[in-house]
Amino acid sequence: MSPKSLPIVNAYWSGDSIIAVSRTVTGERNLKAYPAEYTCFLKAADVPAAVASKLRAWPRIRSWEADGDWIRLRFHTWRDLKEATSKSQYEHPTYGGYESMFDRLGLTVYEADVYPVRRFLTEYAVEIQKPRRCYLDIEADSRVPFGRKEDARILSWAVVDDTGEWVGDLLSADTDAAETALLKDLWECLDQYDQVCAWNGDRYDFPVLKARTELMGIRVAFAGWLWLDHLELFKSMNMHVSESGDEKQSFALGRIATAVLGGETKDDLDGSKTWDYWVAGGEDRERLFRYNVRDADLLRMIEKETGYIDTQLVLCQVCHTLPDSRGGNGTNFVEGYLLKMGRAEGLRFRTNWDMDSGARFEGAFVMEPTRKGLLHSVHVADFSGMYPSIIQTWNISPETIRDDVVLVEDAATRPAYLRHLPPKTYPLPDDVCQVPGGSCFRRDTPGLIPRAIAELKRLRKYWNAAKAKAVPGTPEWHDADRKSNAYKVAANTFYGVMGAPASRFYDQRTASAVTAAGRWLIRHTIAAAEARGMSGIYGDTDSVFIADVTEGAFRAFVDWCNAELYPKLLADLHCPTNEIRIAYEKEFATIVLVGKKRYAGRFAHYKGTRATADSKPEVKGLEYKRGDSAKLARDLQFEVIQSIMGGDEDPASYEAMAARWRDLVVAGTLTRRDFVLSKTLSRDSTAYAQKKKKNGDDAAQPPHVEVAKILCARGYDTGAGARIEYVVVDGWSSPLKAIPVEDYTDGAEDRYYLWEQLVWPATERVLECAFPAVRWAEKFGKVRPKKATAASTAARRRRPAPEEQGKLF
DNA sequence: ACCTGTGGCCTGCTTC
DNA sequence: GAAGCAGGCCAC
Repeated sequence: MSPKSLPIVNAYWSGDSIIAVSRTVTGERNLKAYPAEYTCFLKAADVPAAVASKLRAWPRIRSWEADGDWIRLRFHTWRDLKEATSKSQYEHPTYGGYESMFDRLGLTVYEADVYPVRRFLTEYAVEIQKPRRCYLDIEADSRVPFGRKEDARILSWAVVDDTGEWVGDLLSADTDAAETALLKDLWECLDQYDQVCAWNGDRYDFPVLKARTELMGIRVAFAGWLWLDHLELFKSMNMHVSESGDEKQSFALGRIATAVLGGETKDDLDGSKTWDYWVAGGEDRERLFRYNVRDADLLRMIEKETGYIDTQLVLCQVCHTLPDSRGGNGTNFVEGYLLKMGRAEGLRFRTNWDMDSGARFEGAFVMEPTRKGLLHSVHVADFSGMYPSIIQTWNISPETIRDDVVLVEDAATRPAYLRHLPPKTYPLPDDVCQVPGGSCFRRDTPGLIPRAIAELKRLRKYWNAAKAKAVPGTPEWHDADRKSNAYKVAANTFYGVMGAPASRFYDQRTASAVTAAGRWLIRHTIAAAEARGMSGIYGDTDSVFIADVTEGAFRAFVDWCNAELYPKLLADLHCPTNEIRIAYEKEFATIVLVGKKRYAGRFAHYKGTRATADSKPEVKGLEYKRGDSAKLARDLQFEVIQSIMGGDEDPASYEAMAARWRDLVVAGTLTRRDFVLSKTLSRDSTAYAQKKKKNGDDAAQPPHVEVAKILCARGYDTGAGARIEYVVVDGWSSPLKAIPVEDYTDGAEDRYYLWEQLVWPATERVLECAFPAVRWAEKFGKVRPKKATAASTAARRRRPAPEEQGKLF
């Protein structure tokens, strides 16, 4: 390999070549072929001479070459490599299972499953260039149901680039010849670009484009472009940023564009009638086209506002991964980073053809709140980058683990049932550090993962400094900001990847050591606070919520933890370094602590900066934050939270508020968006397990799945990831009855169900906890008249008699 | 060419 | 009405 860097925008596997795509100085697309390598590694020391000569003569092996401590084996084809190294070739003589040829020889092969493109990216000094990016949207024949989307003729396309320039075309006639011409124009246009972004592209635009192109007999190297689903990327980066559930209810482009861009809204053309617009011709057809161009342009504006695609690009550049839909995937980019690092250091990693599902391991400590309800002056401290800093501090890495050291408590503290066993190694050996409740790790040689994290943190610091020097909002500032963020994301992902069975770096012992250390740190911190007269009232993973302390005393406590407590504790465990830091993050002037992972609070200060009267409350876990709650539920809950945070602690106010909302929900004027529910299918609508009831009937599936089955029959997209919107029309029967939102007609909703199940409980829990003296459930929980059928109550709602209205409650 | 992790709350369905 | 399970989404 040449040490000279190899700038590329893309690379793909074609035949027996890897095609590296780059751009010449004049902007021409430049393709260069490199031989695809079907490679695996053996540890040289593992291979006896006799076996070596036998292997070298094996016709499937193309070459055999020494590479440091390793032997690099190249096969003729990917299939040869896979067959020789995966466990499916030979039935094991004694225990029935299967084994590979190398298993038979008693040899372990390394990195055999590394995909040829990844091999290329690892072995060559590739540098991912900024791709020429465009935003694509296509409109296809709306008469064809989603399930057969590949059969839909493409009616128009639009491509927009970052400068706002756009190109597009309309189908001239309903013929294959016209569609072929349309598509050829599109591909000619795409040739100027490397990365194609489309909203929901992986589920719609890309497969449709591919299928239509093939059907029309146009030959295109589809892999030559980086296909990026902008929607999926947006979700992965935006979900935890969203304030309220409103932003999570729908990911339709128009809705997201409105949320992100404010006033900018999508054209109000009915996307399910594209064919009608096209066939009508004239102005209607032009309108379809404008709508198409507008959608593509919305992607550009969303990216301009969020910079998510640019952020992903930086992450990919750091991790030597291609910036397409898969590029931002955790296992993928961590693998890209570590394989590269391993190659530079002469380390090769295990083969991971068959990823067996690993056992679950114990995770974080979540403390049951010792006080619930309306509290004041609660201070929160949290560990900065807890898991990465633990990995560094204990030198946690698959190759640094010392499983031979098993520590057993000393005789005095050992539980009685273990006293008959001899302690294995105690005290702690000098060359080892210990994770209490976890494994031991060597302390002499820094591990691969800790070094990777150290490097990523160093770079993050560098870009943070660059950001601080730049003028906020300038391109330099955004660039530094994205780089800093990308390094943080990368560092934080290592823990998850170590715990992921699908990853070749999976090692449950290391992942569970990380969480064990976390549990131990947070417990020690809370105990130390309590020992100093404070009250630990809650904590989750890396945070502690402390009451009965002043701001100054708490700040002093946090400083003491960093200066004295952790250094001492960690030295006792022989940690080679100490990266553990806790920070005083905020004080809640008021907090309603409803339960684990559910609270709402008003800041007194955040990192020392005083909150102002109009500072928004921080809400966690409550229905307000959820995209699958009813809008009315979110609105009422938020009104209550706002009011409590505003200082109104008089229960009577909330009784009035509850009564007002109850009347609105049961008998007021509402629109469907107030009560429509929206849930994602986690799998295809047909793939949910169909249980049988005891009497042999099919059991009902969850409401959104039942609705999805109806939509599926109508030809809608009900695959995994599809969002199902529905309205409950009868919540009294079991199972309840729900209809697709498109079937909704005024008055069909079950208002009693809406109040009793969807809206009130969410707020009741908050009020119950803030004002326990009031009998909330009794006062407001029940609105459905006894023995009323949904039909009769619906009838009454349409023409409510005044005396009946009065008697409802 | 599916694939970062665990803890936790809440809802709906069925059974007891 | 409680218990057990599946499913979804959220906190870290």
